[in-house]
Amino acid sequence: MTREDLAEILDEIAILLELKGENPFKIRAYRSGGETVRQYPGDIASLAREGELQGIKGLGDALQQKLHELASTGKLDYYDKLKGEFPETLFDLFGIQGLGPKKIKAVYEALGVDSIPRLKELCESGEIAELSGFGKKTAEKILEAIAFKEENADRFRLGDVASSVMMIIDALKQHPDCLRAEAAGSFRRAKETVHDIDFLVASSQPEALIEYFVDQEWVSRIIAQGATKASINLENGLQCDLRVVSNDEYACALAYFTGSKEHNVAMRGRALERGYSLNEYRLAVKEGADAEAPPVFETEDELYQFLGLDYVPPEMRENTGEVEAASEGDIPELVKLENLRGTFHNHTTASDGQNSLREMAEAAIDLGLQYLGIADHSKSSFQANGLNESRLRSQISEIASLNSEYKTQGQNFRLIAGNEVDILKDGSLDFDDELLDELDYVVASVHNAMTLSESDMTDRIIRAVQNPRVTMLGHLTGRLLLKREPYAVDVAAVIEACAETRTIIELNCSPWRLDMDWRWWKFAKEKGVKCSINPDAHRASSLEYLWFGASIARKGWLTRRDVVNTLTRHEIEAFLDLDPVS
DNA sequence: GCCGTTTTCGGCCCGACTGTTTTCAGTCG
Repeated sequence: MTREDLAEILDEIAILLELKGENPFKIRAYRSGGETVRQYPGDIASLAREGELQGIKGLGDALQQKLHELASTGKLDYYDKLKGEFPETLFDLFGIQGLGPKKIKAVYEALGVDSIPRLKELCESGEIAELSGFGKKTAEKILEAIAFKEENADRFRLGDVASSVMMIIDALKQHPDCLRAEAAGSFRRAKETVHDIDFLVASSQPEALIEYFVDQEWVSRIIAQGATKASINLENGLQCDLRVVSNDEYACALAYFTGSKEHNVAMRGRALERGYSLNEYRLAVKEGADAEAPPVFETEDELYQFLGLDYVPPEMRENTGEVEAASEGDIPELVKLENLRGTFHNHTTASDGQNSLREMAEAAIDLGLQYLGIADHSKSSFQANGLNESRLRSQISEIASLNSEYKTQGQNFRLIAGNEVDILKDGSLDFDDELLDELDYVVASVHNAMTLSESDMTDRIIRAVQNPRVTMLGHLTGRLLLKREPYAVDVAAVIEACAETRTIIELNCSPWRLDMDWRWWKFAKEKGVKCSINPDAHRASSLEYLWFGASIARKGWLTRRDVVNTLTRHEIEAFLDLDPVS
């Protein structure tokens, strides 16, 4: 039993107790118990096995005993009994927006609904609408949510697949016959969601690689297996395709399998104009064409050069003008992860984060950052334990004293005191101007009343950014990838308003959001709007989301000049007009 | 179920929104 296994079982117990309609505080105890297990700084699995969990805050007698039973025997009687009370497929219903434990319990008990297909049937037949507490509108909303889920059923968030991709690449590279290996496809292009992962390997022994690939322990199903390609599913259903080519074919194959399809069409057109045909293996002289024989390309770069193009970074290959730009030498020097010197919009235990101010600062220092902006929630975000005026003021002074400490130690690091201030329904802000003036910077975000009409929502956000104290606009559309659609808002109008008021727009790089969408950044850049790449970290480890942020910024054609958190600490101090640390 | 403790049980995170109701329950953030 690993730490994560233990935590997941506590989480599942919480869900089961919700279904049973148990005391909400008991449910919360299991949930926070799961979180405690995840966060514990030490080998908690061993401690549980040895029965040495005393004194850990959040784990009382009952949870200690259960964790001990789990870790030492691999089973938990209490959990097995609870689980036996409900069919397995019932849990799928929790993935439907608008359905919570009470409604799920109601449809299960009254109508025996235990799966999404059955629920859909009864919504369509009208039976759901007749249940007490339900109605026509509810049934319609459930059907909409099911349709949304079905449309996205076989898609995965970039952040959900990244660690599997790294693991598989590492495994492929370990094979003695593997010369080169990379993930291609939409993952390499950094699409916010992906359908499957395409792996490419260069080898003279394709069958050995294929055999090795399908034989790994993380393979749950072999979909297809041939001499040079294979498809498998991981346990979470993610499909992974492997293609093995010769080393000479690798560059063209990598370009081909990276796509996008539309980019490839443009590339083939470019080749044809010059008398060549381009396929997944090579560039060849077109029949009857009078062109010099192309060399073997060692890298993609050489292929692009041969066709008279600058190298196009994979993230840009969406056929949105990159081939033209490459032919005119106008490919921008895209921002890189290592250009980021700091970041804004991070939470601490003061609101709903999992790590203290000091822990967040230390994690940022470990990543080599020179500054970290703190932006806990404001008072209207009750659910997130948002700070009121006095708690915010005491956080500001806590930040000042930590900064003095770093200065004394000679650290090139500074915490920057901000807040993620709620944009209220009418576009006013959750704190008055006097308090906002005491902050180093302000992130303004929408967290409630997300069902306003497009024009009301647009007016609301524009009114907020018109307050000169607002430094940047947080997660512009509020979308949660594969879970919730963006709210209705005129993005172009908001961008124009930000350009006028010189408000930065956040690229929220939590893998759930990746908001503002990469498709808008080129427009924002043209308007002169700056980007801030922010992880919206609720725990220290989430600062690593910056990796996704840099990828999405690149996808939006952004350079380091477009991104404010590429500024050094001294530059950002000047930019935000910060007082020196005393 | 956890915590703090006036060592035995009361408090624990609140409000908006929606759709169902006819005064409120459920979900979400």
